[in-house]
Amino acid sequence: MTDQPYHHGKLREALLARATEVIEEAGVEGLSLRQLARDLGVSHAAPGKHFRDKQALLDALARDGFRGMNARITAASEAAGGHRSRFVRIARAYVDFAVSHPVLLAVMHSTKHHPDASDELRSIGEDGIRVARALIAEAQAAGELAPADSERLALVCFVSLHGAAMLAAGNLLDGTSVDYLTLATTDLLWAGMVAGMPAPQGASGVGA
Amino acid sequence: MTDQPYHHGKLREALLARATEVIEEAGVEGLSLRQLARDLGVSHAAPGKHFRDKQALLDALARDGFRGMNARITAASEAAGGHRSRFVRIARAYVDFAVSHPVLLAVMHSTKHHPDASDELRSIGEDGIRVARALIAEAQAAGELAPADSERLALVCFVSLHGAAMLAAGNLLDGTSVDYLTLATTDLLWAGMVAGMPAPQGASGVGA
DNA sequence: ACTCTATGTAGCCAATGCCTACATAGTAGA
DNA sequence: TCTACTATGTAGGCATTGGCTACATAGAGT
Repeated sequence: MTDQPYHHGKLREALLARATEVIEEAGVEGLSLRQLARDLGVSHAAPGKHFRDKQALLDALARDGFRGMNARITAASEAAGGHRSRFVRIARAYVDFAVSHPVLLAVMHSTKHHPDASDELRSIGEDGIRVARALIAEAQAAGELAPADSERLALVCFVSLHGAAMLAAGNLLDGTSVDYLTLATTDLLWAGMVAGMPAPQGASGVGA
Repeated sequence: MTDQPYHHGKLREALLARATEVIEEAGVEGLSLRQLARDLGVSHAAPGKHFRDKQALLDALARDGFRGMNARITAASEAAGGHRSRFVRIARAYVDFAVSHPVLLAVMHSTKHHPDASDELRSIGEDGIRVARALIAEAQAAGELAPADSERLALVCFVSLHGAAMLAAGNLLDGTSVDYLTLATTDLLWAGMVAGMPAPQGASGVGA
């Protein structure tokens, strides 16, 4: 090993990279700024020059996470294929990301609702729902789905897939494969959107 | 108040009660065993007599949380009314609980997938899906829903409502009311179950 | 060359979780 | 009643952590 130069040079990137590894191995609780510094062979206060405090590092981690995730989702939505198969692909992209980076996803969402989360962070986090809305509106225009409020439907789809992603990430599905779950979810959602929302059960004024 | 007797008498309960308050106010990160002890006027090591370590306290918190939540869900499922309105009530019970105790819910799910989570804990956590499955099977038998794998449908409903609960709890829905979200979700799910699942990928000539 | 700023170092502090030794209270048995 | 025994609480210690300040070094701009 050559002597470490006084200046690391890419400490910030290195911190984020190593932190990404650590949280997936040991959880957020297992992340220590000092241990991070030791891992990278710098002093315990060095990280403080790049991140005001631990939360700042988590925020940066979350931002990178959202960017990566949104990139995957967008790519999935732009793939060739019918509306429905693209819908399924978007769902898979989301759920797969959740399964691959469960702790990161948790960090992403916990920092997203943190009081001083930047507006950018919030905005990035909503890209997913925008993609879903666009796809649904397109399928409706093509007559493939029953006409309805696409914003509302996108919200529900996003929420449902988020739930699937969270549970899959948390390994809370004993014996249920992730793909089975994803398909079951997209099937039911799509069926609902195809059928539209008939006022059921005789005049239950349920709709708000 | 009278002098504290040497033995607190109900320290365990008091710890859990106070911890429940603290986590909702300051998050899990803000929970400290020593501060907890100070709040209750006991020595800093006293909590250790009731909870092996911090995680043990969180586990106990999670168990109580699941019991309370399942009690509410079960109560909702046993209320009078048609299948669909009971379905909505179950959803509301779940989402309302999530909104009322967002941090507790996060603790519940994080400890649930923890390696040494007790089997009891895992089992309790699955009560919700059981309730949903029973209701769906009942509605199918009554001819109200299209025949299908009720286990699979219950899984999807659970997953979707879980997502709704998580996002509502995380306050990630700018300007969207929790009730709107809950109804939008149950509407779409119910519509899908009424319509049944058309053949995947392609046979889209249904409804619309 | 000289200064200014960015980056990294070294040391300090209070707080935390967990550990061990000890103190006290309530209980059960002789 | 006296005496263990166990449950519960206390006191103190230890390594670790996050965050702070003062200082050292490097590199860029003048």
